[in-house]
Amino acid sequence: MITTDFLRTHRTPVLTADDRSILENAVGRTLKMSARQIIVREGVPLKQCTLLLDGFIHRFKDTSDGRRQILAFHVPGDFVDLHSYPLKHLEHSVAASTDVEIAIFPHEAIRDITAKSPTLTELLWKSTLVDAAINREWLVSVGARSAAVRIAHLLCELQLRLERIERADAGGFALPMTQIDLADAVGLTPVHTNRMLRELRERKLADFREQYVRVHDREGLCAFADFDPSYLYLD
Amino acid sequence: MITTDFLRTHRTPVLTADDRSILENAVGRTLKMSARQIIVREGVPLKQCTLLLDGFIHRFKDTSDGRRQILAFHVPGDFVDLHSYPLKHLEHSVAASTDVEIAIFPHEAIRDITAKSPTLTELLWKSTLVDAAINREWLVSVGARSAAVRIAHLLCELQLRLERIERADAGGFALPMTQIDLADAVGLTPVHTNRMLRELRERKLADFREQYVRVHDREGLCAFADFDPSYLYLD
DNA sequence: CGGGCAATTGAGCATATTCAACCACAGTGG
DNA sequence: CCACTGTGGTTGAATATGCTCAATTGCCCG
Repeated sequence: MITTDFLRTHRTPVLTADDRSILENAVGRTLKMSARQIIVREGVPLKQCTLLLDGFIHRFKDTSDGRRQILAFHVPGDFVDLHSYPLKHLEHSVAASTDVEIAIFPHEAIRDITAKSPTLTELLWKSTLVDAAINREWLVSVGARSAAVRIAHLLCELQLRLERIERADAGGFALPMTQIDLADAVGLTPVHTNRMLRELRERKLADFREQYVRVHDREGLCAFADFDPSYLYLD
Repeated sequence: MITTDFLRTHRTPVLTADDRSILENAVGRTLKMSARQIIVREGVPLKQCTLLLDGFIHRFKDTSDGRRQILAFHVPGDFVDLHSYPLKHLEHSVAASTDVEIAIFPHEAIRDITAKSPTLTELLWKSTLVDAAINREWLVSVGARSAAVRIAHLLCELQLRLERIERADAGGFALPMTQIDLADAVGLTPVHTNRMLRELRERKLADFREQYVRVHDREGLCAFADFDPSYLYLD
């Protein structure tokens, strides 16, 4: 099923068979895109939403002086631009981090869902709000946590989000991005990000090498990161 | 009308008289609270939402090492915790910055709205997403803009948001908070915030004194702040 | 009058940035 | 086949930005 990972990620409310099929039937088509392609461009009117099926996607915004802030990393099961349904266009861009497979949900299909099923409507709404909660947690990280802690926190988050969809095990997970991407996400320079990764390695907490995060001491990492997963609303 | 400022803030979609009255009738009761009172405590199950009618409210989260990150400032017309309807509880707290007047919308009343009016449902959903867009813009500020620019950006945002509800004029606006609050919002220490405010004053852009922001050179301030208001979705 | 809070300033320090160099590796073209 | 090029990772040294600590002022309020 197209929506399997989405339902793994959001375990509540539990859906009836009816609702599950309404959701599944809202899928327009699926397609593949290659790494670094822009999926949604800032400001462009949208008529569809995108569910990520496989690969990684990130959302970002550039400032006038040439810096880039990554706003979100998306894993399979995430709607990457569901907020375009009420908002009609986005104030940031969305791009494929890796080669990806995505499913398209036309806005009309979403409108249909809202007409047919209050439960599904609430679930979709909720998913956009969990996304916002992650935005806020990143704001806390960048605004109030030190460089090393910030990075550790992000690794904890990704580990948990990937576990839900069975893309991680206790030992670690594939993270197909560069230190530059990581740096743009946590608001640091690539050079400093590199040094902080070394610190995490030297503390024997985690190790990011060859697109793979090896978590050596999960409890220690979470403690070091000041990590409290309640913002992910796993329930 | 209770919802006047909310409708001023969100000009689209334009509502029918029917929808306007459905929304207005969803109000349970209004009440006053005094400055610094906690309105919503992190993690507590919620059965109602809060619309701010008068005064200022902020949302915040504390880290384990005692730092506080302010996540949002709310002005009259903002729902401060509408996201509690789909999420059931919040991962952060909400507090009155000043003496405030608020209106309570029971979750049942919101559910009623979603049953009766798709247009209103979408409007409410949209309002939670504009809130999220502001979170993201703050993330860009804290992650990618320098201290002085960050503060200037926040002032530009507040000016615009307050103008929509006729709480600001071209010369400036009342901002009833301390430099400490400002510092916690932009991820700086109060000391450094103070110095950056001095810089804005010396550049003859804006001046924050006695709970009032005087904007001396609005165009210059916006330019200095790298301010693009599209994230507010004013339309 | 005294106590507490906010604003302000100075001095020294810590954290993160910038600039620069170097290595490894993959892809490209001669 | 091998030089050439571009990208990402790594490290060092100098610099800048923002933090900490400390002290002073003004003001409101009990």
